[in-house]
Amino acid sequence: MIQNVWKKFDEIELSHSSVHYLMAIHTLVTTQGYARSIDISNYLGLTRGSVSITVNKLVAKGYIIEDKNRFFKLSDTGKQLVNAVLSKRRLFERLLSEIMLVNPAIAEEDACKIEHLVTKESSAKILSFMGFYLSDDPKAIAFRKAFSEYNYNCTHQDEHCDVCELECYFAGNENYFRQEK
Amino acid sequence: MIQNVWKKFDEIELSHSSVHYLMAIHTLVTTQGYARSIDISNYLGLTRGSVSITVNKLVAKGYIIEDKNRFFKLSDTGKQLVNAVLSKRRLFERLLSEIMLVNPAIAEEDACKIEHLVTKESSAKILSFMGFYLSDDPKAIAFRKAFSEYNYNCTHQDEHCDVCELECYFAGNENYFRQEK
DNA sequence: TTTAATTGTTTGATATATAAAACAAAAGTA
DNA sequence: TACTTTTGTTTTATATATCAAACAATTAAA
Repeated sequence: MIQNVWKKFDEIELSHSSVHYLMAIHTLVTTQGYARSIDISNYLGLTRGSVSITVNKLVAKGYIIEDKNRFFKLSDTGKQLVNAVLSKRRLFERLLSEIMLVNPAIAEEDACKIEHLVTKESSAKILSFMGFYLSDDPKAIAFRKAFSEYNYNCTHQDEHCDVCELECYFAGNENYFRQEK
Repeated sequence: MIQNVWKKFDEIELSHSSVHYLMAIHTLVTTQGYARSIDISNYLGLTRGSVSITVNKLVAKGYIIEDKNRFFKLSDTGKQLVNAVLSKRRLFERLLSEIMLVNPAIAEEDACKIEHLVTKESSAKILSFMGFYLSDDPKAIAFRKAFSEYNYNCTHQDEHCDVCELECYFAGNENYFRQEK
């Protein structure tokens, strides 16, 4: 089972790199109204040559549309993909920063690394959880308040830990749990 | 900012692939007591040639130690890396399955895809959250009970959504939120 | 011990993603 | 229009990760 799951990493529809070409076009079109090859190069910090090759492949694959003046925009497929990735990024960023209380910069970084890898199933469940967690339900309000006053401390010596199973990767790293306020 | 974060994906200490060679050795040594090149090939489903090349690189980099009979084991560095990755995998698997109520098979799959990418910072905060969430604190107990009876429904038409910001990737996918019991 | 099977390495090939540099085409300027 | 700059493409090269097949070495079996 697990032996085979890790390869799925590479079976993702598009590579991490290609997804970011699409994201770049989305951002450029949204912010400056258009996206030429050179704009993508500058935005992603890649050479014109590299961008030319990859963008043309993505045009061939139907994710990007090129007009007669060589301006690019996303196809419907491309838009769908970008919307999915952006939704997941936003979701994870908020999960980490607003609920887990991770430093926002780290939350953003981690969300960006995993955004295109996480399934829709997990994402939807997280959305559902957040829906309740952030709601006005008294149980949610009470929990949030209690958690904000809580400080986990995994000394994790001999006694059993509620959360970990094996040797604790975090033992002796109490500072990692502290909430900077 | 974000433009540059995505490249960090490739700045991870070892590639996803290499990490899994180390994980394979860990598993093989743990379960059958030793790990030869052929065992790694069989376990990962790769050819002997590919394994030979990559394992020798990882030996050169100091993650793996080879004895005179060509049996492999992890160096201390290798063990540390594997422990970190396993801890994160376990953590995410539990976060998704036990807290977000994601189907366990999907939780495992997603955890396996992101295990080596997530920072220690985020992981520690998740551990902290889980420590409280799964505790005997009455607020936690009350929340868990209430959430297990909750069913999110993102109709997300015109009105504002508590959770999403832009166009909802999940709108019209109510079935994704349903908890199979 | 000689042969056969298994295991490990090397080589040649493919695919992706990149850079650098040469080249071509388009756009802007004098 | 002619020249210059900018933009895009192509080519050559590098790095990773893989396979298949040839080859070598080790191990097991007859």
